[in-house]
Amino acid sequence: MSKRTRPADCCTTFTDVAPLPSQMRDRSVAVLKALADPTRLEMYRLIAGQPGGLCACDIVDRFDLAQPTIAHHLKALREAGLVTVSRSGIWAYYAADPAGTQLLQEVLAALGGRRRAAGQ
Amino acid sequence: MSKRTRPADCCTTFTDVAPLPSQMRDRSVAVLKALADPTRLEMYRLIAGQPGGLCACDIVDRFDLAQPTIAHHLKALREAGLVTVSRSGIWAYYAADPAGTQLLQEVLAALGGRRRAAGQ
DNA sequence: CGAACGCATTGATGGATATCAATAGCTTGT
DNA sequence: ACAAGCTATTGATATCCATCAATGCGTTCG
Repeated sequence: MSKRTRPADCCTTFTDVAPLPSQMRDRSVAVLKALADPTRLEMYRLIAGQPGGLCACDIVDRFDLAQPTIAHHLKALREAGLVTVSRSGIWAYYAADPAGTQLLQEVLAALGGRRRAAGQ
Repeated sequence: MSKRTRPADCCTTFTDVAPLPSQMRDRSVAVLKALADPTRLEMYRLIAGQPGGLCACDIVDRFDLAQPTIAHHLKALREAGLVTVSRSGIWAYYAADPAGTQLLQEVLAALGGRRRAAGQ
């Protein structure tokens, strides 16, 4: 708590912002953290850009990283709920998870959506 | 490059996804990373929820963290271009940076824009 | 001026994470 | 069955980061 008396125009219109429910907050942070890495960001864009899925080997080809590193990042995207994997024999197909994509839209929309006339 | 012959239905509709320009990619990662922390996410929500700005002391009151930690997070949000600070005497007023919220929208578009009928 | 105060920076520390080499678990072709 | 190949896991390492205590820098009040 401040001890000095504030200037007259300090925080005249304070708006209370309720914190996110902890579950929603944690899920949002998880999704954001999953994408807050250049490799995973491009990975997700590549996967989400495919009408169908694509197999992990194509992802490995696409990045200049060792295969275990790719697998590590794919796991991170999976655990964030952004992509799903379906295995067929030795091949692993990755695809964007609609639920994760929707959560992402909601998170970012909720942040940028505060479009009140900020005038002044 | 894979050595095995793939199953017939593997990646039949591969869509080429151009990587983001490095500048756009780095800026996106910076913004996502800034928000990929529970404290900073709530901080940004609080700041962006104010019609005008609010002073740093109110932010310190709001979180159960030491003052230097708050200052550290505010600096991160600043450097990501998400918030601006304007000082008046000893008081620091933080407000959402419109350019940052616009960048958020662009990131969102770059991620979700590939909205082709995913229906198989 | 000098003390008190708001905010930022520095230094230190424990925990997370990105990366690769080595390896393991399955599956397929021979 | 056996070898080869695709993917995931483990272990090790270097780096990054969140946090706090201590301190510094302006500013304001008395």
